[in-house]
Amino acid sequence: MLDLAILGLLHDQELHGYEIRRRLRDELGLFANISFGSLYPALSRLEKGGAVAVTESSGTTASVPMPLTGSLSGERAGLRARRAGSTRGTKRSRKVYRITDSGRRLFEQLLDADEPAGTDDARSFGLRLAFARHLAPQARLALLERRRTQLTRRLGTDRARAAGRGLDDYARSLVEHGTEATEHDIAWLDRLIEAERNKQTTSRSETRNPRDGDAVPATKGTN
Amino acid sequence: MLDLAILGLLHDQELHGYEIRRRLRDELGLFANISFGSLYPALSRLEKGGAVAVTESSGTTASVPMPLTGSLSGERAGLRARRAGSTRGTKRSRKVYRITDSGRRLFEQLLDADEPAGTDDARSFGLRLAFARHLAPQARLALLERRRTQLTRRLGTDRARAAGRGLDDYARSLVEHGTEATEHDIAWLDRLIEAERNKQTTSRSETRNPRDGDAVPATKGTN
DNA sequence: GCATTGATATATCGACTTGATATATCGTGG
DNA sequence: CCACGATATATCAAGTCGATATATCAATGC
Repeated sequence: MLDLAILGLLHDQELHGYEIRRRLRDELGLFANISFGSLYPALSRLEKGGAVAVTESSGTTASVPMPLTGSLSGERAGLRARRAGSTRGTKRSRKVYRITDSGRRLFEQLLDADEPAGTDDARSFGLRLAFARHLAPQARLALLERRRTQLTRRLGTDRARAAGRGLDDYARSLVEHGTEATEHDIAWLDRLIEAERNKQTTSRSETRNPRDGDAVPATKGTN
Repeated sequence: MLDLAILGLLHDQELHGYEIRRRLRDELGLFANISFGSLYPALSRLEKGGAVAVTESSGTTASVPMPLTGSLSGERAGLRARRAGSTRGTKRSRKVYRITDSGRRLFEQLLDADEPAGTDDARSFGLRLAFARHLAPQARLALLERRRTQLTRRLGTDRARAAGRGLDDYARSLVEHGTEATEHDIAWLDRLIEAERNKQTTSRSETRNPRDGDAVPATKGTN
């Protein structure tokens, strides 16, 4: 799941690990406090799998004594614009990651796949919605409707739970509040679905198929 | 965190592992699909630490009525289960766990402790609220207010995120919906806090520490 | 000057959770 | 009878988390 988030961020621009973490925290909001113990292994995994590649890193893994020349103009704004300067270590050795073509394919595949069903619902859905602009319109709609089904099912179990005896005031209040939150979520989803349907019918006359990827019944593993 | 949930369930009655899982899923709602790979090691851990003890394996003929026989998972189905009630076979060897005095102390300690701050907010708080009846009144109030502070802080970062540019419609809708959900949570908490204060002042006229300043916000003003 | 703190940046470790799977017992239905 | 599903405990590989180690550099402070 973290892989999807990383690939999504790298989809737009290349970044180094620390910056990826910052964006996950400050911009996406999901993965509020993603650990380095998750992030760096995930990057290694993706690199080994060919989904991302290291663009530049001043000073490799070996402890090469960095010359560390003065370079007094240590500006931070310029370090993205300039990129060819190999021997000028600003900061510390950074590994800047770039997504590959293979990585883009993996991204779309992960984004379009069914949720693993067991994992944390809200996070998984929120992450996919955050990158929904990369989905084909009908896949976007399918994502929203899948989520709606999920929430509706949960509403049933929530209400069964609320009806159950043996809950004191605190537990009951908790369950009831959870039920309300789910209802609120469903109403929100209905608005999104409505907007999405309108967008599709107005923007295009009929049944356009923007990507020819085609939806096979998905009996593939999706692990 | 799972330890707290287990101890909380065992606080009221002794249970075996499978049944603990069922209650976590069906009654508490939190830990929707807790894995056996988490549960059984957690029980072993607690047993090794002396917080719980095994009462009986391959249970029989104890004063305790058999917790299951009924096969609750299906429907009510009492009409069908009544038939099998005569010769009661003991399923498979079960390890029935009982909480110890040391475990009760650990439970209260875990319940009263500050949230680990990094862990999943909502779950940790929800779990504590579900067992809030075991807390002293002022500790209960402290729990609620701690949670309120947490959510208020999050509301700030959520709004900063919403104000940030660079979000497309989907991401913005996600962030805004999250903000609304947080506001909803805070309003709910305010009701709980209010009710808790009333309960304490009516039941006891002294010993109350008036936290000046923050009155009830009463900001119902729809955006 | 120059030492301490704090931000940036990558990496690893132990403990824990998860999803899958293995094993075993029992009741039900074809 | 035997397959299947529910009950029940247990283990494993993979992934995540929180803590910590290491390193560079900009400010702050005395």
